[in-house]
Amino acid sequence: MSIEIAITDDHELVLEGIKSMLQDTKEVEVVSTFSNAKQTLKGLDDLSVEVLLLDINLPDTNGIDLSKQLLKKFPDLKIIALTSHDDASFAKRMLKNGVHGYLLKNTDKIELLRALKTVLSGEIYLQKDMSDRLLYQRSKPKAKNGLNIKLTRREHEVLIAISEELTTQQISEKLFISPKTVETHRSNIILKFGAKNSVGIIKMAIENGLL
Amino acid sequence: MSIEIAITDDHELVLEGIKSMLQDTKEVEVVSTFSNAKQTLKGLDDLSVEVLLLDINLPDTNGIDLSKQLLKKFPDLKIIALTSHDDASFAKRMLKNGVHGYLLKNTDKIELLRALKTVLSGEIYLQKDMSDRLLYQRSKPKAKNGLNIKLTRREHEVLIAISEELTTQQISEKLFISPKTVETHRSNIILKFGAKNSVGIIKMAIENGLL
DNA sequence: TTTTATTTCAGGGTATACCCTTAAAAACGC
DNA sequence: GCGTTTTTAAGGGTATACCCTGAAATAAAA
Repeated sequence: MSIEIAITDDHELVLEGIKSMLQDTKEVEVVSTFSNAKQTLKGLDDLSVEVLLLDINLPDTNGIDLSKQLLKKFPDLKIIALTSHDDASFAKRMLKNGVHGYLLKNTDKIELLRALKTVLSGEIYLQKDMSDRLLYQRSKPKAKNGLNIKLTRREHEVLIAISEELTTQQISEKLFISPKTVETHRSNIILKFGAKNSVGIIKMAIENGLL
Repeated sequence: MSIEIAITDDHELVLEGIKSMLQDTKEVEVVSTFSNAKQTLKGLDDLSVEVLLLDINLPDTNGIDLSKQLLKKFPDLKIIALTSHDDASFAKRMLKNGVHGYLLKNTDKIELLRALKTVLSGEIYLQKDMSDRLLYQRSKPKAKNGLNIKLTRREHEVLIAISEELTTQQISEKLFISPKTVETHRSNIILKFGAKNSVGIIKMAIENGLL
């Protein structure tokens, strides 16, 4: 009896790559592949998939929302997030949302199998260096000044609003706070990111998968 | 005698996917794979590779610069750009820089083989819908107001400078023009992109591979 | 050569972003 | 309960971004 898994990725090559990695392994069987969020939500209904390898950067949604929906619909499903960017803080957010594993796309066969077995046993799987970084509580020195970049909940909301091209005034109305408070948050984000202005923090946010 | 190709991609899965697609084809042989720009430049020296499948989003450089360098060093090499984003204007820039083909990562085996044969015959290969869009001279309606997003040389320079978090004053000094001129350019970029401010144009620029 | 697009720059604005400091609630962690 | 972090917000600025109009000098394309 082999493990039945499915893969969601919008790149045919990645699907092909994983299938290729697993084809001569009897322990795992890829029963279905999807290329977007909608397909995945619908397609898993008729299958008895145990693990889903889920690409985070899908065209029609973001990984966090989709994994939330999936876990609500299929509580027993194990999800391993597949991604390109090895950002500890992003991984953390995914794990907080119930995802069972976080795997970089430059993984190899051995690691892939280990990840599958780990999540099936009910444990959380993290790549070696990623778990280290989570433990040491320090993400890669991405900020220019080497400072920790850990945004608070409110700062993150302001960041999102800035990325929506809203003005200070509009953000204050959206979040029901004073414009002065918005300015404080923005200044703090700029400080944390080592940026010079809003353009800088948007670049950082996109690079680090925060948007 | 089969076609000897190499692949550069920082994702093991993609490498594996392409190799898998080509393994039962005698016409093509993958003689080497690389995961970054430096490796590629060095590694191709000792090989007689005819075609390189090159990922555009490498960690240590951008695709345009690398393909320029490669073509300078290996004038007979055929390069097929591999990418995730199907942007006509970006493809156009790549082709202008001497790249021989532009292939999305959600390609399949048949198309991959066709692309390889096409570039080897000295022709340019473009995916079906991409060539259509280039012909019709209209890129996907990505700007919010549906306008064409084609920046002039100078506008592009200003855009880069804005993305470097420079102020109007600093940009004017960098480009040896009046601050007023910089403002004009920025306004025009905002207009063309349908953005509301600099944050908006940076987002657009990143999404469209202009940065 | 004549049209068309690009680059340049100005006056004269208003709105917005950003800086520095200070500080009081509120929520969180232990 | 007590230290810590977060969230809130103020005063009082200066610098910068962005808007509108108009226009001349180049450069490129037809």
